[in-house]
Amino acid sequence: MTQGPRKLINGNENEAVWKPIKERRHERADKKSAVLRKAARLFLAQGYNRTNLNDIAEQLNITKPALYNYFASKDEMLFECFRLGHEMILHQMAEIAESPTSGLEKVARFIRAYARLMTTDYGACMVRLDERELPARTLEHVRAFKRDIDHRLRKFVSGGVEDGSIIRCDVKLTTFAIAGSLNWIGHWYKPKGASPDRIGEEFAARLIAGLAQQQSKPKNPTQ
Amino acid sequence: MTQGPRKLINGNENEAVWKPIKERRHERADKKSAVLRKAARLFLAQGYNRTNLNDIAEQLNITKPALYNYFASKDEMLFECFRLGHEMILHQMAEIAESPTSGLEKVARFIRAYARLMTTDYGACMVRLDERELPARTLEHVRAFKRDIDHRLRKFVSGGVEDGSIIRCDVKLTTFAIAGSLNWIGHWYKPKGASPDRIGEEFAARLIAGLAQQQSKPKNPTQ
Amino acid sequence: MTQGPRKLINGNENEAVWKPIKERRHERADKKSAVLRKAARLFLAQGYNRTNLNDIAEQLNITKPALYNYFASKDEMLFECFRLGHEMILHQMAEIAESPTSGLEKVARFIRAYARLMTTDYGACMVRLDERELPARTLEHVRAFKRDIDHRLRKFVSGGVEDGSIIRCDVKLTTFAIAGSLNWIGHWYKPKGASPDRIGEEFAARLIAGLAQQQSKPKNPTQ
Amino acid sequence: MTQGPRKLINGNENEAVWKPIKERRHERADKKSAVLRKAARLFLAQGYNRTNLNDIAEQLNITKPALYNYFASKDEMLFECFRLGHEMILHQMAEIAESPTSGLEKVARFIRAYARLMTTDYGACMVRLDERELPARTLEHVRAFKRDIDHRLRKFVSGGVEDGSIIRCDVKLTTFAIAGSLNWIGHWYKPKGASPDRIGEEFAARLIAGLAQQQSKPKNPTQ
DNA sequence: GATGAATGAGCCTTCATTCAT
DNA sequence: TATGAATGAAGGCTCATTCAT
Repeated sequence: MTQGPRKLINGNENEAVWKPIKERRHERADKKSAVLRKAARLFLAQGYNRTNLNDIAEQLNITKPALYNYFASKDEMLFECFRLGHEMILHQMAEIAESPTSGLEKVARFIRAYARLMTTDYGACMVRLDERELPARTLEHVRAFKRDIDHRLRKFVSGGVEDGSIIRCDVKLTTFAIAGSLNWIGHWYKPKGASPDRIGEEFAARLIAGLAQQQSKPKNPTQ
Repeated sequence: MTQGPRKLINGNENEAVWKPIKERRHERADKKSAVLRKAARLFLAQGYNRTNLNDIAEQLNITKPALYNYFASKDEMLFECFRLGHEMILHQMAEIAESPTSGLEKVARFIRAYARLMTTDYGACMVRLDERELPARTLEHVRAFKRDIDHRLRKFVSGGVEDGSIIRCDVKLTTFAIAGSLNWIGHWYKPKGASPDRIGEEFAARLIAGLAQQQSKPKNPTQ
Repeated sequence: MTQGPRKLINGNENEAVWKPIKERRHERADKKSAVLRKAARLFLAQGYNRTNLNDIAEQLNITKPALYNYFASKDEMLFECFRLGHEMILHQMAEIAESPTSGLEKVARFIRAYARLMTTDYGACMVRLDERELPARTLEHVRAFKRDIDHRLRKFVSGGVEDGSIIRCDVKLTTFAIAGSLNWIGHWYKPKGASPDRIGEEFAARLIAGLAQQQSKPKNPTQ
Repeated sequence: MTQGPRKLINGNENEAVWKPIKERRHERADKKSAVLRKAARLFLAQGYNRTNLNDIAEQLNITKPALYNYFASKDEMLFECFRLGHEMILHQMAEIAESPTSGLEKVARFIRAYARLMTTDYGACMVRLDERELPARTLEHVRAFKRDIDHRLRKFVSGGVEDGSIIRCDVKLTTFAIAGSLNWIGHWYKPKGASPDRIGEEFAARLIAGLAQQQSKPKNPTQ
């Protein structure tokens, strides 16, 4: 609170003006991250509505209004969860898209990557939290995030159909089938069960089987 | 409400003394159903929390406290949504379980049936509403509902592994993969898109492909 | 609130850094007391049910939810009224119990003390508010408070019977007779009538007369 | 309401007009009494506020709106409880007032009579229910009832002081002391404890002792 | 940056009472 | 007379957010 005076007493003026500012920026970013992660975990554990700002603040050993130093509102925290989740997924999908492989292989890689993401906090937030809690403006952003992911996955699939690695199928429904399997991971995954990689492999095996062209289908299409 | 005409058509004036009582019972049951269906739809459309009793009452042209003639509390409505959803699913699964078919075929039938259910109000409620809104007592019931469904599906799968119609696989993960695909339908289904039956067929085709033993696998495993 | 002036008078500007914290604590305790006293008075004046939190808040120039900074619920306020009343009574009875006097004298002292307490807010709360408004948990506490007081008074009476200062009588009924007279004060007392001390003397005189052994009974035992 | 027609159709005109009317009047009065007694007991057992009309109706095997055939409102029931209580007390006091006895004896008789009344439903209602639940109009009536009783008792006491049977004392406080003891009975009396008569005797003995002039005071002043 | 205190808005629920039948 | 259904009014409580310090 009245740290100013104390700093004058204890501090070294040079450090007080320069270093701390950088440090503070780091500290500030770290704290913001800590707040968000705590929020994300509580949102997942209890639901967004049943998590109040006091819950979050208490677990961070600060008080409710202190949260407003880092986020302008509760729904901004929620939006950030979605944004980070989307960012992670997007990053993986972009990488896969650029790889010079068949559509089937892209889908397989996506499954493995996305399965792993579903076992992370922000990944799970993307599929378990309800964007309708957001105000109109940010709501639209999140919906765009989700459409974006969906479209990209559809592109993998339709690319596979075109390059012959994937059977002719209803791209939209197929995409939904894959996405549903994967999203569900966010609901049931628990650290003490099967490992994220294990889950990714198994899901890739199961889901790819229904897509691969017979002739090109190895016994285990994910190897 | 518009019973008058119907009474004139069907009714016998002599029965007038008795019938009203029966009719009232029907009316009451009908009204309760109407309340619940409206509640379910609003819960799905806006989320449970963002739906207040006024919303429900207004759309029914009654006032908020009138709802308490039919349900003791808001969360009782929510529980009933889950209960009806579970009831429908259970009914289908029981029928499938009794059929003298291979495990693979049971899974295929389940996929078609469950896909259809996901396109109904109470079916979607089962997977889209959050049971954690419920008080402890009924929360446990709903969790038991969900475990029950999960166990039954696992039995279909493990039965198929045992009878040789399904490849050796991680039963738990496989069940999750199937359930996830299907549950997701409740989130994206819209009446103007693909028909429930169409969805069921496509999903059966895709999901079964990864399970069927090669030799026994026809081109379209669900025929 | 009007601490400003007082601070100017009493305070030392140097202490300003520390004192506010202490002062705030005091303020907080003071405010809590003020809330409770206002609540107690309204409960007495209008009855617990007919007093709503708005009534209390308005008279304190705050808003209804601000009350929740000090009490977790309306019934917690009620319980505190009972608790403080009990505390005051208990304190007096404990002191009397320790005094090296006859049972009769203890009863006489109790009458005077209790009569005075009945003319205070929390004292009157003990006998005029209905503990059945409380939830099960705290209800039992209050009933224990009341049983406690009753038992202690019975002990004074039975002690007097044993030490010969009080005639043989039905201890239970006698205790009820005394307690009833005294409790009733809480219902009729008004500041502009007889003074608390006056009431205590008169009641002691009247009530003791029926208890004292003849030989030891002065004409007016309270003079 | 629109029974007229049906009566014309089904009824026998003679019976319908004469006998049933008397019978119905009796029935009606009986039912009204039953309603009131049930209400009184619930008011005492749970408090007026916590007793809702459903509670009363249920215990009578009728429905809530049926109560409105007998009483215009809930507070009319409450008022009737007070009125009956007052009536009973008044009746006894009037009888005592007319008896050619000393003031002391009148007080003694009053104590015995009132103690008994406190063990009855409507007697207890007089002292345990809160007249402030009533609307302004009837509230004033009940307050008048209570003042009336108070005045009459004061008259007994002051009469006794004048006729020399009672010591000089503060008539008002003395009356309060007696009334308080007696009213309290309504709060603690239970059928399985001391009998009403027993209580009356004991209370008369205790309370009279402090009033009787020494010379005229027999060992047991109430004989 | 951080805090204690306060607020406004909103929501579920209760209940006496009314009304058509 | 009696009932099922509905209503208006009110009350306790929660919580994100603001503000002075």
